[in-house]
Order: sequence, then structure tokens, then C-alpha cells
Amino acid sequence: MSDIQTLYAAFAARIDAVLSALEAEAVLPAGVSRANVAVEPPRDPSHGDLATNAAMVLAKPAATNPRSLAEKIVEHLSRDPAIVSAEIAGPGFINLRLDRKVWEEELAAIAALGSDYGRSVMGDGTRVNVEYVSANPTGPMHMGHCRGAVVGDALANLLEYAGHAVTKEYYVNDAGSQVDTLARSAHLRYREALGEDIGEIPAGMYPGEYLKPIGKLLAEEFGDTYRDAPESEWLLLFRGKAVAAMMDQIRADLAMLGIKHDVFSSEAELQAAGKPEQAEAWLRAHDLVYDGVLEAPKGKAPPEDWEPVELPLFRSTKFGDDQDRPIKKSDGKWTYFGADLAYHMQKAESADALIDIWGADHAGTVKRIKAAVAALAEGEGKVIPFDVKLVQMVQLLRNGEPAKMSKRSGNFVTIADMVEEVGKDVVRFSMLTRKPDAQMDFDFVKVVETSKDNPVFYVQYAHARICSILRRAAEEGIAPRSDQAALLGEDELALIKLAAQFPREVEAAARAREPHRIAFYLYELAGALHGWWNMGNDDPQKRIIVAQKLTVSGARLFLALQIGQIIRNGLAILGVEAVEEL
RNA sequence: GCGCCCGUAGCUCAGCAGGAUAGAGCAUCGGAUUCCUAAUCCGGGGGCCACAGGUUCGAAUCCUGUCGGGCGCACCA
Repeated sequence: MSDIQTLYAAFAARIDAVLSALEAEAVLPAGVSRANVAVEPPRDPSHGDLATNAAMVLAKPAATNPRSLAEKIVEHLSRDPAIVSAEIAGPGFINLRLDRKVWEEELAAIAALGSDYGRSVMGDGTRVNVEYVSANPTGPMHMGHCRGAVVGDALANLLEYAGHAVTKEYYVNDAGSQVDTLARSAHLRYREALGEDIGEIPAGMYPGEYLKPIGKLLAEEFGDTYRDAPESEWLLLFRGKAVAAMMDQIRADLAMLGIKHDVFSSEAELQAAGKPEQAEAWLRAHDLVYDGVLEAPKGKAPPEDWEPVELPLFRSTKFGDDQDRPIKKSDGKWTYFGADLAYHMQKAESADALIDIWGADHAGTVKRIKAAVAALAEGEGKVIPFDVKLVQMVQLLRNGEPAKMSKRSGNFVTIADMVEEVGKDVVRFSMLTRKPDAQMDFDFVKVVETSKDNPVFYVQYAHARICSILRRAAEEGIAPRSDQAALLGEDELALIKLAAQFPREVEAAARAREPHRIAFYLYELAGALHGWWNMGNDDPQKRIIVAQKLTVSGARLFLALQIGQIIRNGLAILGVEAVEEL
């Protein structure tokens, strides 16, 4: 199971073995924590291939100074044939240089593992449910949904690559008042399709043109049966039809971004199945729901019509929330939270860990839902690790001017517009080249204008160049050779070392749940590839294909082939195409 | 008033479970193209990492406070 191990982990294990040996020699006291011992590539490559802080971290518990402890560690490490030098530097770092065979073998490992190079067993097959997008089914996807959609999708891919069993899930809010409004808006368009002049769309209704085709379909299917009928006769019917149409639209929009969810969970079905009642009963049995009176809102004037009412409240303060939260409204219907609580319980039944991707405008409700999941551990329950990743707002601009994104305004930039204009890859990559917890600007015009400077092309160009050189070599009858790595020079070795960091980057990104790290790594790798390539411009002997040197060319082609493999593996996580030509 | 997020080069952003002289792109200045795709490369200039304390061998990174910006603070979704 654990035979897939990163090179860095392998050497960390060797250093750990040395520390155990030192414990046996009583140089180190037994049982000292090594949690802070790090083994990583130094920032400055001139320091070597690997560095460890072991001596600095352990000097104090060993009652010695870092340098003398380092000397003892170095003494052991020097016996390892894979380590050609171990030097003490600065305040007590130990810098290691590895035998070039180690790197040659790593290059062979990339070739052997192919699209699996970088996959990790870190996740150990645990089931992670990632819920993302979950946009209300009241209109097409717009740019406000885009960032969460892309980040969630890349995160799910990343966790899968890191060894988790991932479910991509979408929660369809098809039971609240917004979908009733949708149904009424659709009814207006239905009357319009029947020839009626409906004039201006009243405030509070969805004015978007996208409802016109639905009105038309409803008119074709039902004629004028419901034109003047009371709302009670058509509301549920129209709601169902409209939501289904909206979800088809949303699925199509998501497909344009390369996103496909495994599961769509319906709030209406959840309620019809009595899940909220079950949740309430369980929570009441554990004294986590009680009937109480909500406090008046603090910090600002209470609404005009505010009055104390007794409601079933979830004891979320017990788990760190600021106040207890109602799960039912005074009309007896479930609050959004009440249903969402039951929904998270449902997800927890078939997952070992949950992740929600939300927009920052929902930050205020994080504590209560975290409280709800934490409550599952009460009694005989199990602890479900649960993370809400907040994706900060995207300020959508058009030539520096703020562009409206409100779904209700009917004036918004849809994802379909954006993808058609700049392409899926640009949209995805630009959403992934910044950490999600910082706000970002997205200027519709600027992104189109500067798409040539967009980092995605830089990475794709690197891949295309590799494909180009391989095509060229094939024409000339030169094949990549896996058995000539010894002919590679220092520049090429440096490239292998960077490539070898990919598995480590995958694990680090997965642990931090930050897919953007993969994008930055690929950018760096692409830069190294371009630099290597351009050496051939200054010195023809350094070109990848050198006419008279078939074995060297073969070795370099093999290296190029493996760099291309890693770019493909990384881009696959991000959901960006590895194009073969630009 | 309270909660969450952010503050790093002129601009847009990285900074890897605290590590060794703080990095990249854009912009700017100077170079490379009879040659594997110049959508590329090489080099220069440009920083009190918002501010003030604290934790320790060591802080852009962790803690506290202040200032500045964003989002939120319903029985809505």
C-alpha cells in the first residue's frame, strides 16, 4: 500500500532512522518528539538537494548545542551511499547532496508511473464529500458562482489525486421562497407566451430573458389552462418545471467549465423524505434542540415587526456559535438552516469528512453549520471532520467599471458568456492563480485583452513545445532513450530535481486544501522548461536535438517527455487542457 | 457594536506545517531571433512584508492590540 512514496518522504525516513540510532546511543533522550523535524529542499539550490533542521529542533531536549548534535547526525548520514555530502551550515542546518543516481532513478520513476506519478496514498481511501456551486436554481450560472465552482472542482480533483475517495456534490435549493418566486416569474412569461402584454416585470420577480423559453414551453404544454387559475393550482407544477429547466441550464453551464458533479441532492426531496424531522428528533433526544425565544438582533435597531416568538432552537452556542439558531419558522416550515442541518447529517452518513465551498457572503452562517456537524459526535455519534472553505468575492469589472452581478437585475455576465469569449482554460486557470481567501478583481475586458500574458498560456506553451520537439524528433527518427540519463548535464539535473517535487507539492496542496499551489508549481516548472529550451539558442550544443549526437539527444528527449508528463498530470488536477500545439 | 477574510515591489499576486541574503508576472531600462514554436529567454533598477508589542535559537508566517479595505450579522436563501 505504501510503496508509493515521495523521494522526500523516503529521505525523511532515513533521517528518522538516524535519529532512532542516536536515541539508542543515548545521544538523544528516548521518546523526544520529532514532530518539528522537517526534511525539505532548501530555498537556495546551492545549499544542496535536501536540508533538515533536526539538529536545531532537537538540541535543547538533548541538552547540547545544535552544531555538535549536527555533527553526530552527519556522521551517520555520511554512511548512506545515496548521500554524497552532508554539511552543517548556518545555525545548524544539515544540507545534503544526493548522488545523481537518485535523480536518474526518479526520472525513470516518472516514466514508469506516467499519469500516476504524483498520486499519493496520503488520503488512505477515506471518503471526502466536497459540496460546491450549489447555486440556487433560479437562473443561469453567472460569474459570482465561478470562483467557487472552479476552486471546488480543482480541490476535489486534488484530493482524489492525493488518495481520497471523493464525491462531488451539488445541493439544489429547490424548496425555499426563491423557487416560488421563480415559479411566479415563469407564470408571467407563460402568460406572455400566450399573447398577453405583461409590461414591466414587477419588482421582486426575476426579470431575466432566460425565462421566456420556459414560458413558451409551459404555454405549449398547458395551453391557457392556468392563465387565470389561482396560484395554488399551478405553483408547485410550474415550480417543478422551472427548476428542472434551470438545473438543465446550470448543468450545461458547468459542463462548459469542465465540471460534472457526482450527486445532485434536492432540498425538496430531503424534506419530503422527512429528514429534517429525523434530525430534530435526534437532536431533541440529545438535548440539542429546545423550544426557546430568540434574542432581539444586537448592534442595530431591531426590525419594526420584531417580537419575541417561541421557536425550536438548535443549541449551536454549545459548539461555539454566538447564539442558538432556529430550525423552524413560526409558520411551521423549516428554516434554511434547519434543512441544511439535516442535509449535512445525510452527507455524513456516507462520508468520513465533509468540505463545503461557500461564497464569502455566507461567512456569517459558518459557525452554525459547523456546530451542526460537530453535534453529530454527541452520544454514540462519530466525529466528522468538516471544513467550510470560503471563497472570497470576485469584483467583476468591465474596463475598470464595476459590472453588476445580481441575478435579480437580469443584467449579469454569465459563465457561458465568459467561457465562449475567453475559453474554459483561461477562466479556470485565472481563478486558480490566487489563493481563494483573498478578494480578486476580474476585469472582463482586461482578461480578454491580456490573454496572451495569461499564465495559462505560459504553461500550455511549455507543454506544446515538448510535444513539438517530440514530433520533430520522430520525423528525424530520433527516439527518447531511458538508458542514457548519465549523459544529462547539471542544467538538466536541476530540471529533474524540480520535477521530482511534484509529488511533494500534491501532498502539501492536498493537506492545505489549496489547489492553487499546483498552478504556481506548474508555472515554475514551465519557466524552467522554457529556460532550458532557450539555452539552445545561445549554444547549439545545448539544444535538445543535436544532429550528430543521437544518444545525448535521446536522453534529453526522454527528460522532455517526462516534464511533459508532469505538466499533464498537474493540469489534469486543475481541469485545464494540456494542448499539443498553440 | 460583533464575527469572518485580507493588508508583501508602482500594479496583480506567490511565499511550501516558523528557517539561512523576501520571490514571480506586468510596467520600466538594457540585451538575445539566418538556429528545436520569441505566446520564449538573459540581465538591471525597484521592499521598515500596514503599524506596535509578545512567543523563541530564529517570525512575512504563530499570539495580542491598533489602523486600513472587503463580506456578513433574519423565522431570508
